[in-house]
Amino acid sequence: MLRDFECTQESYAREVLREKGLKSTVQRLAVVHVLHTSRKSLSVGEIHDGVKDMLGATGLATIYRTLEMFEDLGIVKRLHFPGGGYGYAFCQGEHVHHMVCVDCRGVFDFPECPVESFDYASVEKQGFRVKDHFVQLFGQCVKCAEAA
Amino acid sequence: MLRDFECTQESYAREVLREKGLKSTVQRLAVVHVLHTSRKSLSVGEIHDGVKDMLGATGLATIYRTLEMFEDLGIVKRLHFPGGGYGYAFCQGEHVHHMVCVDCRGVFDFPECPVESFDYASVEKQGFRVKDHFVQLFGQCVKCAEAA
DNA sequence: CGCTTAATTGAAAAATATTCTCATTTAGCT
DNA sequence: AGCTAAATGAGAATATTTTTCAATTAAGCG
Repeated sequence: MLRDFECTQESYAREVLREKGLKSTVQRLAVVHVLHTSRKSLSVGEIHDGVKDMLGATGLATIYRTLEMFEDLGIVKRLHFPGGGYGYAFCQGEHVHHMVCVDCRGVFDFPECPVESFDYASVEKQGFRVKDHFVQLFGQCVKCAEAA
Repeated sequence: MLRDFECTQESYAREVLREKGLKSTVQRLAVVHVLHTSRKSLSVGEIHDGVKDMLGATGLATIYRTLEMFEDLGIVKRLHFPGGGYGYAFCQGEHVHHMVCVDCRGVFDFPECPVESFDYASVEKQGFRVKDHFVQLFGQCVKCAEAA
């Protein structure tokens, strides 16, 4: 049951929490740690398991609460999979997109925004005002490509 | 209880189903009709309600089964909302992206693909092979902008 | 440090959502 | 009209998510 896990990502989360006047609880930092070290998109259950490995018994509700809050804070991003279902990935900074390996669910940052430079003229002509976007790329990572 | 609802979209669905050797049941066509006429993203429950209005008692499981199948067939697309939750939208053709009005959940087609022309070189250099993408725009439609 | 207080957690119940099962029905052929 | 595999309905079984509230804890302060 690991308890000493402070690193850049945890400090980052601490900082964001403090700015908002929220508490940096062990549970919250453990969620960051689990997500960050896995470098994969994890389901709520997997995150719960990971946190339990670190801290022992932990309420599932806390995990749900933490993830919802982290998503609002931009610490975490909810990703969706082709066959349905979703997972969370650690995410430092608001505007990062992700590539997800469909085999291992590994998550890779994609800092350039493919949509940013796009000209919405044709759409906005219809009166629709674009305010935000969600972009997620699917594919295969090196390891899984080699394994196949 | 409306039963006579054949139009372009239903014919399209019929065609896709027939090609795959699947049956065009009243329930399936009703799902198409409900989704298409609403022009909004609807939850499973809303679709179920809509179908019940047309056909009377209908099993919820059928709605789930139909939506899953329709998504595979590209007749329908599952869209996700910022606060969590999702809905389905009618979708003629495989590669169409959508804009969703965050106020009314209205869905608007976005035929040009903002990602299509993007150069993945920087990513693929890392060995990740991009195979597909999910793009969804959020914003406000004319009606909701005027109402605000 | 030890106190204080508001925020957070845990545990279990409640509420929702989704999937499964299997007897009955129906669409799509002849 | 009759045949047959596919599809449906109804409800049970699961799974997932949210709520509740008493107990715990982080953070600021002296």
